[in-house]
Amino acid sequence: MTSQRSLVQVQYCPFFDEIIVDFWIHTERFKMSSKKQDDYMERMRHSASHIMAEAVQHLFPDAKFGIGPTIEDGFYYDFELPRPLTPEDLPIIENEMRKIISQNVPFIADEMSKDKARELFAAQPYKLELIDEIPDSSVTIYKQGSFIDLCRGPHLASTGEVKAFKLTRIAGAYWRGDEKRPMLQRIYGVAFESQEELDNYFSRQAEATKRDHRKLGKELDLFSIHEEIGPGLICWHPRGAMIRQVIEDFWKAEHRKRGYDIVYTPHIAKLDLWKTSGHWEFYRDYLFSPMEIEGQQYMLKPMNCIGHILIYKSKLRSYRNLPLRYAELGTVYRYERTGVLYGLARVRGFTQDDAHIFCRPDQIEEEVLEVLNLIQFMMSSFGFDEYELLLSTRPEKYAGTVSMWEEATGSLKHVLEKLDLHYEIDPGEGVFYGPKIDIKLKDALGHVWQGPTIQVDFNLPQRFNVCYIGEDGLEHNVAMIHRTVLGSMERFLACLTEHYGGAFPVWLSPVQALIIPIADRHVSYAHKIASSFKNDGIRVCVDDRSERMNLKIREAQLEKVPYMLIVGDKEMATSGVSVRLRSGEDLDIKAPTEVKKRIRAAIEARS
RNA sequence: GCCAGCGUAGCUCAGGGGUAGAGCAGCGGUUUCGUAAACCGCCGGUCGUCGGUUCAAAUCCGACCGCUGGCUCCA
Repeated sequence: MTSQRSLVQVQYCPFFDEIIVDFWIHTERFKMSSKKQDDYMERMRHSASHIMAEAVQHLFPDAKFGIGPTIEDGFYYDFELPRPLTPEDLPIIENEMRKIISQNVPFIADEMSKDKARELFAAQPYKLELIDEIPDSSVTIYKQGSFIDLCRGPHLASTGEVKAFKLTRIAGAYWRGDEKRPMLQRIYGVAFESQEELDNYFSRQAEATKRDHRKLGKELDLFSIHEEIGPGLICWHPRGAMIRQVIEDFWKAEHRKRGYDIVYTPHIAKLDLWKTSGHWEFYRDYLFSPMEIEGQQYMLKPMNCIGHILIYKSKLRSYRNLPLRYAELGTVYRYERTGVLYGLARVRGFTQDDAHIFCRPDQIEEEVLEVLNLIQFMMSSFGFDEYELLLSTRPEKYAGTVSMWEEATGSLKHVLEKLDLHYEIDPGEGVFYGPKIDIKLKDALGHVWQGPTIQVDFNLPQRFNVCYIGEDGLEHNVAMIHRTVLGSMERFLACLTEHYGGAFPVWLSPVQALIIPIADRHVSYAHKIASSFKNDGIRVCVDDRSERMNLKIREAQLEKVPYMLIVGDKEMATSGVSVRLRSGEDLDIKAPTEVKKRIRAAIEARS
């Protein structure tokens, strides 16, 4: 998985525009930020950030200033302060900002030599560091009132033009994003052109919060995480497990159709294997500690590839056998630092929808093409219309030869172009063992998660001597492709839950239809209807509690059950059911066969 | 792992140096009802864990565990 550091730099660091431009001029990403250059909102948010910095300076005269760029919807500024900030500080800083805004002082730009700037910022170590890194001989500064900042601008004409803003949160942030450097205190704020837009922002946030899979997971009874079991370890409840089963069944059927062989491999293996594979050497920080069994060291598997390789190597393979595609819903365990765990999206134990394709080098391109087709099919089946494709190229440390990398990267690129897919290049972000194509999915709160991935591997075939006998009768190293089309079941369910806001399409809904008898005398009729629906393969339940219909409907709505089938005297008299959809729509009395047909059609259309 | 905040009943949350409260859920009744919450009663918590300060700690302090928001990381 790649970091987002590069993207962050482009969007977030106004002080380094020149450097960034040189470096990123050929990438798509630069366009994203350049579009914003003259944007009014950009200037306003950046100005708000300077006003916040001035307010902080008023309150903490000894403050040291880091950087204060704009971000989506707002801005932040990093400070070194004599004491930690608490949430109570935010309104105080906001008030100070309002004072500065009401004074309506102008932003004044100036240009000066770097030496002069060094004098000016003599007490500001972070600014001095920034000055040193600016390639030009002079720098620009911006001044409002008593506050002077090293800054390229542009800004608004004066502080009074900043209209609607709010400081949202405080956070620690390493200087220059480097773990080894001091942690500064970051204040985040949002700013808009009007109070109305600011209000809209907060109501959008509130809507997004409702889609949070961690919240919906509890409300819809999908999964739980227990302190007693351990952080990042998931218990799938019956409803979550139902969704997972449907996805897995669909996944397996689709893989069998496309020439994959489904396999199973053990969850633990001897440590020596992981030494041979290089995991022990390269990823020890992400592995659970080994365990000793009968004097032998064993380890929980962090990846599924080793098992698949050993299956491949269990007999001699001819070039005629290739490609071989081994697929497994393989559960892996990786030690993730506590601070990074996040609901189902970042966990310590997860099930990858993994497969390894063993092929001849000349088959890579076609195999990648087929995988991309499969990914597209899967994404569209689950309603993901928009996702980001990234092609990651050779990093500094790499296995294999430059020519192998170039050839494989070329193949990946060629396939992407052949399929006319829009993608971006992530330079140097490939895994050490080969180039890859990643697909990123966005969650409701705007986090970007790696989902599907296709990775070419030059490392393992060599380390494990994975070969086939070629036409020439000689052994050749096989080409190996790692790939997932969903990512992991856990992360995929997280994204899926947020994507649908918990209202899963009928084919995925744990309960597809809930039968609601109005009074106790309708219960046996309800069960009769239920069993006929069950016989037709529809997941149906009867709410046969002695409760009022209104309560049952309310609860079914909250559970987002797609079909509510109400049965009372009228329905019994006509042998029908009244259909209510979760949209609130009332379809009136229908014949059960008609309703079954309708639900079956929705299931088969995967809608 | 780092910075900040938080941790009170199954859930959502109030309270706060003198030994705990609401709504929902659960349980027991009553109600048998027509498209998003019927009514009455009962049960329920060593206030995350461990240690310290104090006559007295759920409340103050410390450590640890976990969660939240960021940072870093993410094969």
